Amino acid sequence: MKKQTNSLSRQMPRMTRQRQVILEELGKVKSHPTADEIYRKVRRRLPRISLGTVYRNLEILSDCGSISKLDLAGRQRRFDGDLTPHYHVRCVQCERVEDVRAEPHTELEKSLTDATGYRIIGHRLEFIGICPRCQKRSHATGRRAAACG
Amino acid sequence: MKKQTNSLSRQMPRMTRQRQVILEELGKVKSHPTADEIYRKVRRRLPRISLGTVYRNLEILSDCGSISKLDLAGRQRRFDGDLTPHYHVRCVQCERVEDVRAEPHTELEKSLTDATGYRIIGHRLEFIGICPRCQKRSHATGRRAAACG
DNA sequence: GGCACTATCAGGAATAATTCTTATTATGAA
DNA sequence: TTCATAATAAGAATTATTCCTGATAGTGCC
Repeated sequence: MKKQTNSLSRQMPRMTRQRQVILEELGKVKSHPTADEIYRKVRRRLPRISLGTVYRNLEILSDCGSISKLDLAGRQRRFDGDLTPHYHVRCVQCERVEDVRAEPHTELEKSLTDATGYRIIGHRLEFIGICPRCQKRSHATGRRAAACG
Repeated sequence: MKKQTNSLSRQMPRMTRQRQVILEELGKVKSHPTADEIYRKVRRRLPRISLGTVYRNLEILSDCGSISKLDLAGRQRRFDGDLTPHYHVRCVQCERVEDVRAEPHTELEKSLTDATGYRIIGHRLEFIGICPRCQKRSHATGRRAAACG
């Protein structure tokens, strides 16, 4: 048993001020902030909060289904207050992550069980691109090329 | 300028013994090993090699296009000796990553530029499932549910 | 209100993956 | 061989995250 075993949803426990503020701040943004970004936002209202508390509460809120913990590429975990299923675009230059509204392409999963032997339970589709802001900033700068992991 | 600026491919520099062995070991496997897994393999042939050397050379080999650095979900970076474009399946239980042979669904990218304002340069499609081995191991154990980041 | 019980907190230490630094060694050209 | 340069091993530093500890605060019961 390597981890604590709260695999699936738990009851929402006591709603503390810290928890409340984290939830509110996450609800305010359309972006998909990292724990650290949330920490910085929340600290404006609760200057004594610690980063550990932010991590713990994001974990708890995610476990009880109030927010979702994104499992995207990239070093840092990101969190999302929007629980409806959707895809994401990531800007290769500034690392910004935004939503893509599109109906899930469940048909992609169809033939895979046969092809791979895996029991397929989902998929993750992430687009890679350059956001409008970065397109403007770097006209001739010409950065990196595509990725298709 | 936050990083060294070897953005796009560089010339393949001197092929050292260490570099050679790393490349060979990566070519031998069909899996997508982490730097540490490669380190353990390579160390059987070059016991004095350091993990830093493995990281540095994986970076170099990836920069000059000899291997590809995968940008998948999950904490650890993975590397792939197979340069042909393909998708991946990840087992939620054992974290194994395997190939999915399928023609790239470039049609997914079509309408996105209009919808998002991003200049789309690629996409990443990752399937999530339970590998045959883990399916056997855990019949009634019933672990985690789907993810769709 | 006072008390026990527990969840949560802040702060900081611990861990894991990766990158960087430094002194040393190998390589190849002149 | 000599020299300049590139690459190495080892370990320190960094980054993101998790864990630990002692203090604090909320809750129900008297």
